Amino acid sequence: MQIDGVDQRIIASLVADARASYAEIGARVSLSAPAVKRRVDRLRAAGVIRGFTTVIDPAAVGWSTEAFVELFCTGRTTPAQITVATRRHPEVVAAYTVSGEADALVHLRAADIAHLEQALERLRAEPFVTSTRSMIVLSRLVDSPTVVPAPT
Amino acid sequence: MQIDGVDQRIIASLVADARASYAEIGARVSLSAPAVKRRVDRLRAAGVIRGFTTVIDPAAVGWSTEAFVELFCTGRTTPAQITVATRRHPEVVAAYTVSGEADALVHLRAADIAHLEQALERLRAEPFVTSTRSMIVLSRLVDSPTVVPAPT
DNA sequence: GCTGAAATCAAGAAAAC
DNA sequence: GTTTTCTTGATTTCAGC
Repeated sequence: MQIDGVDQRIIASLVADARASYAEIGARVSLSAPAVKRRVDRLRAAGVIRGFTTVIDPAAVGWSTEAFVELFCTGRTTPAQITVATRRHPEVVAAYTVSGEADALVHLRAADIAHLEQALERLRAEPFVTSTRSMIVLSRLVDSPTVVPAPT
Repeated sequence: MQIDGVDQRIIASLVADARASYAEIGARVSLSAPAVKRRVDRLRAAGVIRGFTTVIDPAAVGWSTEAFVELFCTGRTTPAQITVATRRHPEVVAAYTVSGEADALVHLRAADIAHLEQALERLRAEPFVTSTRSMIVLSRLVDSPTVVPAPT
């Protein structure tokens, strides 16, 4: 799909504030509110905009312990296997296949260390996991929403 | 701040769809629209709700190459130093101090491998960085928004 | 404290152009 | 793309639990 500079500026506005009104966004990009709505509808239909969500303070809802776990898997493990296995665990925030020593990197979030340990044990019990290496998050230094490069 | 089960269900609704109307959320949690708005305002003021954002398909916007980089730093490096250094680079999506071998973990997003390499070189040029270990993301398997535990 | 109801005002949706 | 119109939701005020 074709995205022009105006679309990128609309996206940047929505990333900064998903509840901004169409008129408000229109004022920023020099467009009328209906024109903005049509572009947003088009971007949603095309899958560029996947949805609108809310940024929560993880500590406030109780799950404040995070870790990144490198997974080392058996030779014949497929990404699909890792996907279905990790999706089963509610503590998995994100998972990626990666280059380097490890086969996958899993981002975990749990209530506390005990909960994290329990989630990790469940992960390690997956049949294709040969070993893991964990990095427990001590503090979050930077956390930006999706980067939207400036229109050129 | 005190968060009850109704607050958690409101938060869950807003994480699922930040543009849901107060009446719509109210129907889910059995509350009137003004009551929902008052709770949302309170949660925002308390910092539990940090903001509303939009989930973008990173590929559509052009920055589709990702990597996780472990930073190994000199002995006297403070988290604050890492914070200011990583914030300077627009490619840094997130950064954490971690336990384990590495001192910090940096999540990078760039347009392509060349761009990623360039960002990595800039990171490695920071005076406190002694070495790095990179994991380039091959594919994203799981990507969930902030977990909101179910009210008990 | 909290809530719901009603009135006012702004925003969204769908025409016409 | 804009402007107009109509409908819907947001927001304030006020009274009741």
